[in-house]
Amino acid sequence: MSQLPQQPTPAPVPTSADVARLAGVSRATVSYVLNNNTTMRISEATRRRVKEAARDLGYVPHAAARSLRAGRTRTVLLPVGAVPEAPPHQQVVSELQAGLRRLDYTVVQYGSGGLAPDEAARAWAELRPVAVVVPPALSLTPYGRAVLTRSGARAVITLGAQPVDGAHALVMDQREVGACAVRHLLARGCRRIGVVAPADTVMAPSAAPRLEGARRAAERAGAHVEPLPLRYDEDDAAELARHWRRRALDAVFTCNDEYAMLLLRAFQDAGVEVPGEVALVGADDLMLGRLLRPRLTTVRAEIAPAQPLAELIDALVTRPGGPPEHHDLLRARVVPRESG
Amino acid sequence: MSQLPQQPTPAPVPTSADVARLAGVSRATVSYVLNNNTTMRISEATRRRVKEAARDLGYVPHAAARSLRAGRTRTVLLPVGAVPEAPPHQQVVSELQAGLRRLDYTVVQYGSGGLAPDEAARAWAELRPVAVVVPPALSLTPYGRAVLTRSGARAVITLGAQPVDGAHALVMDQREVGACAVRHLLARGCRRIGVVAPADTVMAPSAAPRLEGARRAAERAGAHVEPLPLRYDEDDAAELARHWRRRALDAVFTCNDEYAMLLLRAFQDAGVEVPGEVALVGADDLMLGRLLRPRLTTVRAEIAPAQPLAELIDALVTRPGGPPEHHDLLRARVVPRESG
DNA sequence: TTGAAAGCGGTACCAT
DNA sequence: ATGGTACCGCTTTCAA
Repeated sequence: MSQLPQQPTPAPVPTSADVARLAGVSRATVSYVLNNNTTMRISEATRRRVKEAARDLGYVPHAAARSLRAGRTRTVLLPVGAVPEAPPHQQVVSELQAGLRRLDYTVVQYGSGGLAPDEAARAWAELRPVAVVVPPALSLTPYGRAVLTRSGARAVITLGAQPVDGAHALVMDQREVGACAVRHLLARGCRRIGVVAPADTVMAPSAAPRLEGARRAAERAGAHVEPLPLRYDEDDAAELARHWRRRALDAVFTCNDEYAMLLLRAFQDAGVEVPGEVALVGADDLMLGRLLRPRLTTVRAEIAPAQPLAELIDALVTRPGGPPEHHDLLRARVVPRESG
Repeated sequence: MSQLPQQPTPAPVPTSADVARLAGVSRATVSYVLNNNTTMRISEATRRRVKEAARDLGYVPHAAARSLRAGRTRTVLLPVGAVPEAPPHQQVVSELQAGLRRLDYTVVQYGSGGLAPDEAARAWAELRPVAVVVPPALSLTPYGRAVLTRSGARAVITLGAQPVDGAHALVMDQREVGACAVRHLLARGCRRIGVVAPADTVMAPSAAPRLEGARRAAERAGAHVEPLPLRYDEDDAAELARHWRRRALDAVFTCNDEYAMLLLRAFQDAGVEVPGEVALVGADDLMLGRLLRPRLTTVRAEIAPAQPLAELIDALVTRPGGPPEHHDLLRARVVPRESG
């Protein structure tokens, strides 16, 4: 079609007025037709003319103008931080997106890396979202919550481990994963448990709470938990394995199966026997755990389906009010195999 | 603060008019002050009063109103499909986001799963983005490109393997990964090469082009490529390994290191020797490849840094025109280890 | 059945 | 130095 190189003055963007002019009707009529507004009766002939004109011009309505006029949006904002979230969260986002789309919301992920929490909240509020879902890696202050509410957000939801004053919380508490692993190891008689906490940025968001959960579960039973910082790096793992015996630990929980594999390999190279000398438990139930020898015992975090979450958001939007609710989206379960 | 349960009539969202009233000035003055507009000279006292009023009211400007007035946005739209993109793309997105933020663009990821390509393009156009970056998994038709351009998008960029008529293309051609693997295997004397192409949805986006690239490279050399469909599943891998010898292949390229691990384990359980009987090459250079025995030879896809991409977008936005450019973002390189 | 016009919130021109 | 006001594109009464 338009083979011409772009003009220095680009063709103006067609508006509903242009459509009206081309179809020989008023802007009001254009609006009625294109929105299938049934309260007004428009003749079939006019309908056709308007639609044709819109198509010919390549007319697309201006979302900002529309929502400005309407006084509200159907935008659900999902801020995203600089580093990607843990996989279970990704899955929630993906399902949530689909569920909200079905309910006719517009889901927008908004890059907010590098902003201070309150700045970020203001930036989100500028978009006048009807709901905001804050991921675990980003923080929302009570002030931020207030700004969003005052700017018209009918649902403010956090997905982190700890709820924010006044916001609804859908807790994905990764601490339960660590706690679950430790309880399993305690049941098997382990008393001195190392927890591999990656220093890595990518893994950090889920690792820190998992370590925390492990620690608390151990404390409650009077057992010992020792944090083992480890880079995702063969040399670092070999180093850890080399001086293993002097730590006198009888079990390790790695916050992730991939770290478990790394450590398992290092143990094997160093002659430390798994599970004989040390029990090993990973997390996330990745396929690779099944392929290792010994097969890897792991903790699987199961996420509640996100469709109800989408419906909760919709309910909050249509009927706001009621006290903040807290739900737990995550349930942890041990998948026992051979390593521990 | 507002401990009261939400009123049936929620407090109205404060506007610049409210700020003006509270500060005892006009809306114009409010605008000047809050935008640090230097062309107008505003007394320091007034400035302070306005800022204070804005803070007290929790005023946040309305992005839609602003861009409506301005006639343009600084929104760069990154549509996202239903299934997540391959990791290298994720990285590009993440860097791109940071780069564009530095250039003062607003990056918005817009969930577009389940829409037909042309519908999707219209939905994108409604947001009047100044630039659109279409990921590999989504398709853009020439019509879609035209709609976006007509609605004011100054840069339309595709990241897929094949360029779209009239759009700028930043090619991330995964075919090169497959071709690279095959060339390596050919150089080592292999002539009958199996290519594991996951039936899985998650891996499919990058796997299909990788298979395609492998095929073409083999054809050129008169070698044979045999696609090996494989689910990410131990039983399926065992099945493949059990009847391995009758296929008489001397090499396998798996479109991903994880599949390579799966297959390697199956080979070992079935007594097929790697690399003695069959050479094995993976892709993506995951850490686990280094941990396998034999260590996994792999193809690493290196992505050009995204900062220049952000700058390209900025250049296209500020000075549109010029013919569509094509850049290649991906370079593949073999990391030779022990498996093939 | 259709059209004229007000107004959503913010910006920028032109007065004062 | 500040205020009045037109206008961006769209929807929605109200009148014809």
